[in-house]
Amino acid sequence: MAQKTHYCGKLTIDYVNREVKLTGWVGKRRDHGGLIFIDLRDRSGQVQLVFDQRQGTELFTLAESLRSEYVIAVEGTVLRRSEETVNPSLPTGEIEVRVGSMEVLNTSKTPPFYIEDNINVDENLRLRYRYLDLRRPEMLRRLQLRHRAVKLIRDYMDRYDFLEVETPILTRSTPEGARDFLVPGRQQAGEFYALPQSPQLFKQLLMVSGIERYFQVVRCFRDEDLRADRQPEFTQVDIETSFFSMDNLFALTEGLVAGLWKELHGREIKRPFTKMPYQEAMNRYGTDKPDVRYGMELVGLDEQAGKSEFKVFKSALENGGAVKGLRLPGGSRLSRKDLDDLTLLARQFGAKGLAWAYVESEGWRSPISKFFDEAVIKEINTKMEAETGDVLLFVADRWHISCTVLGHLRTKFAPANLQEEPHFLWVVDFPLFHYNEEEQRYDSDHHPFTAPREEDMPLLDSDPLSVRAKAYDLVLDGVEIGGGSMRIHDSSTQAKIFGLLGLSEEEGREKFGFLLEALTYGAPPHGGIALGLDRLIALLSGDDSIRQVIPFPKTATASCLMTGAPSAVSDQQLEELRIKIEAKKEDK
RNA sequence: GGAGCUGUGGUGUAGUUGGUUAACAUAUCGGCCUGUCAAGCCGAAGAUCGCGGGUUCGAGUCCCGUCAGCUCCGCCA
Repeated sequence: MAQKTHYCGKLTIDYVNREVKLTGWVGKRRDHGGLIFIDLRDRSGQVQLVFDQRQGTELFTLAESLRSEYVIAVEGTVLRRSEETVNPSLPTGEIEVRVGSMEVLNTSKTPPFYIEDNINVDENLRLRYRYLDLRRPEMLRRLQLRHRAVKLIRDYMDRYDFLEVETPILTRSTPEGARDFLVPGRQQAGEFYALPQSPQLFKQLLMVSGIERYFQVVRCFRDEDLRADRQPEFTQVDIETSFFSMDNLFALTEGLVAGLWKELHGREIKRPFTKMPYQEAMNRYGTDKPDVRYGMELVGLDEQAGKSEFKVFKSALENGGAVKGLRLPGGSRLSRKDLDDLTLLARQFGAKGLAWAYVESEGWRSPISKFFDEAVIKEINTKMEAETGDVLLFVADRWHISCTVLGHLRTKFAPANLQEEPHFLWVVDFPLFHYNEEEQRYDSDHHPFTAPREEDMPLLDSDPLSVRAKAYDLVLDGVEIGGGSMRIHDSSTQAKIFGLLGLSEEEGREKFGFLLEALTYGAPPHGGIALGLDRLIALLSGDDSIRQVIPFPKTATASCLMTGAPSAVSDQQLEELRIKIEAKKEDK
């Protein structure tokens, strides 16, 4: 049978009386004895086929044999449905196709779940039979959304003279950052390639090459534990520019993202996006990716805590820490048990404990109220805008912990019905370093190629932890959707940073020598950003997990239920690579 | 590495304080049926209750272990 002439879902009243050839899959079948209705589905949607016994028994017998997911090709006539048989809930509901001839191209086993939207099936099954899952219209729509987003991105970047350049997938393992996926080399048996965590070094080298404006829609790999918004392989929209100021880059990114939301979500996004320093984000929201759609901001209580007799608070302050408070409006509905559970939760987030107080008309009902003068309690109530019926939570610890613990608790008590208007936010002025307690040294907060702010350069020697970086994250309603920085473009500053990170000159040369060398050959000032494409698509489609917008995702244990990857390999393969597998350690 | 939740016909669920034959819906198969679109009516088949061990006269149910999926903490420059 010849190629199809039309897509099922595109047939409308305009095609009445036309002869059409259609191909697709058998969906629902309604067999009335002498009359059979078939919903024929293809990529575009579905249309109702009609088989009438009175029009010939041979075709009708064939129609009776049709089952779910059989693949068929039909020729027939588009007919207007009579008024009372119109189905207003279908785009093709005003017409149907009276079939004149049919070929069964393939049969099908009964699928393990329904091929329709809004199914409630174990994700196990969907992943094992992902090719069937992707037949469902809602999954197809996600693939289409993703396609359109990527096309918009490529068109936008092209319009601004950006060049898409491919970078290696087999590359070199570098220290720092996430755990690498390693690929054993055969020609250099015993040595390994790494899959890129991002094309970071290559895109900087492309700037040295004079590309000036680079982008790539690129797969990245990180061998870390998974989450709803983290897969071991994921896609970034990777961007790097030369001679761009931070503001240039922000404007470019905002235009890109706002364009996606306008075209794919029908929403005008106000620009420029708000900017918030990291310190402020932490102090007010207890996270570097704040959801600013609701208040419940953290309150700094160092001054008031200092006036108390509560040892926990005082010693936290004496050790240079901070006391922070979070007000739970109407928290009095929480039981003592609820607060105990919250305390456990706070411990999981790293706090040593959680102090709390029920706000009542006479004062606080709290195990710690005895350590506070009435005046101080009043002061705290005022500062936290506490009202009778609230519960106040306090954490006293190192500043970072006090903030993040309450930040986590804040999100737990987020209002249920948050407005849908998206709030994009730049978080800026990240610290260049943080202190790695385990290894007793500084670590890059972003990555080791991030430029410090010029005015903070002198602090590199005196107080490295207070040096601010030219680094930024793009945040949407509590989700980090991208991040980047301006890079160091002179080799002496880069060598200095490596030094502070505890990389000896030799190690720096060994691991990154090619970059240091490149920086000596006229490297332009440059910087960039990477956006998490999977997260962007999930936000656009309203999904909680990026698995929904990745055609073939991995499970929480990083395995693929369809292919069974990862899997054992043959002894011969291992021998070629000179790899020996150690027996699993038995518990003794 | 850690915590929590889930696992019962193909699928989604129910299953009481441990007690006879594991229930319901849907899908599947067969019959009837010419205007359905969640088609309808009648009938049939379909489960070693994730897996292993234990307690018990007796385990889907209680205990221990284990596997898988999901969510979170740690981790993710």
